[in-house]
Amino acid sequence: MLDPQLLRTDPEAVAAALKPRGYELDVAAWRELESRRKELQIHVQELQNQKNQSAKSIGQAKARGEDIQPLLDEVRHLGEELGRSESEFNEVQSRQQGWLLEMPNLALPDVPQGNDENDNVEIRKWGELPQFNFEPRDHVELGEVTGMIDAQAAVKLSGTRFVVLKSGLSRMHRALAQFMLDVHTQEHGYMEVYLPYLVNAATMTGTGQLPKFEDDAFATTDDPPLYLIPTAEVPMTNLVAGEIIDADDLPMRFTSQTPCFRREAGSYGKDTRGIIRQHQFEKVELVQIVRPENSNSALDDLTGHAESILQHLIIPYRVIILCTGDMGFASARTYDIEVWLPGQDRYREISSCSVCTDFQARRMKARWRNPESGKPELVHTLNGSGLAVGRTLIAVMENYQQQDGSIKVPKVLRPYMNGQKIIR
RNA sequence: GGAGAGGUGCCAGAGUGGUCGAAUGGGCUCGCCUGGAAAGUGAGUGUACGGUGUUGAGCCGUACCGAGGGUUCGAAUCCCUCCUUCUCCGCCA
Repeated sequence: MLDPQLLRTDPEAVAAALKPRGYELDVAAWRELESRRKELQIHVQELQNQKNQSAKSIGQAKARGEDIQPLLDEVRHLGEELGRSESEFNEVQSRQQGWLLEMPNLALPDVPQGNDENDNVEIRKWGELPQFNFEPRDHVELGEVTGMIDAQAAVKLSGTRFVVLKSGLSRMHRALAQFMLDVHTQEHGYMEVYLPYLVNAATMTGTGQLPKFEDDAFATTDDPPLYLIPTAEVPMTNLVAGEIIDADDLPMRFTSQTPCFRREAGSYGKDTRGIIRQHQFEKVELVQIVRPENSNSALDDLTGHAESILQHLIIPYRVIILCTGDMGFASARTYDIEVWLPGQDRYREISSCSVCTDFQARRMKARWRNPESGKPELVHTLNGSGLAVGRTLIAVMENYQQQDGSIKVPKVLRPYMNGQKIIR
């Protein structure tokens, strides 16, 4: 959520900043709603004050044993008027709140302006592209050749955009997640957490999935419903919702492996081949809660932590910065890590690392006590995939494939696979 | 799922309709005392929002005692619904 104060004092500036993000703010309408709110709030508070005053004098009169009937007559009309004004005020306020909840975060100044992914800018590249003396297969073919990806079974069980992995591939999938968690906890100072996969609406609202993106999430039929997490970012960031954190406890670094559930509404026909885009996938997520002044460097750190996984695995990748039009709702700056897939002869997204400034913190009421002011102030939150396990598995398959379709096991994974060197 | 008991400020814990933002104790902050410290002692110590303002000192007001609704001139206190914690029973990994 944006700072309502800022929207109050300078809506034009907010509108201008929101425009490159593809959000048109109707400044005139906002202004009108805002002045209505102000008017009503003053009125309501004035009536409440009158109510309190007269209630007090009635109490005093009664204590003195006086006749309170005349006083009662005096305030009779107050309740009615107050009720009317209050409900009008609440209505205006909730409209304003609803509006605020659907406005995206402001991009930081250094984010490139643009409309879509074509305007993203490459920052750096790492690794050497693998050379094959045969035509490399993509992961779908490799899965078929080895029989370790069973798409048919998944369709039978659930439908499209699900997968069944078998044998060595399933094991490598597990090994990858374990390996990532170990790196982040042992080398980068993250605390591993185990999290709920079903969360309530408040939690989904805190990180920005609700109310605007309700259609993207799976929900239970309970009343009220619970939502299947689309990423561990949701429960993990909300760990600090409503908290006032000790300055000494910052920064906080959390990591967790969870399944992620996404309806992928609006991506019909996109990535239908293979297991790039699934309704369910595993991800190791990184979350940081930091002091505002540290959030920029924290994003560089966090992105580096995610990159280190691919460096350990020795798989080439590049880092790009997303332009204003391609960024996620809550993000103020996003770096995507794209991994090299020889079977597709291109880079594909494997991680997305974002700093959300105080956008999520304001929604969640996540604060820290700033020793300088002595007051609670909003924290900054960051999140990033470290990494998407399914896509990392694809990257290993395609980069480590051999002519017969078998796949070499990267050295760092072997300890997690009982020393196994090849899966086939 | 059934029965019972709770949810109050940083913590503990009073408060069963009126002057309660809330006693008391602890903690914390600042000061006194001390050579220094302990003990003792004095004062202070929530959040959000609105108004005003010499604009981030202050002053005035509103809301908040798990959440939401209701009764009342007036609710932390009464009623209803929900959430949640604990104990016992059932069930279960």
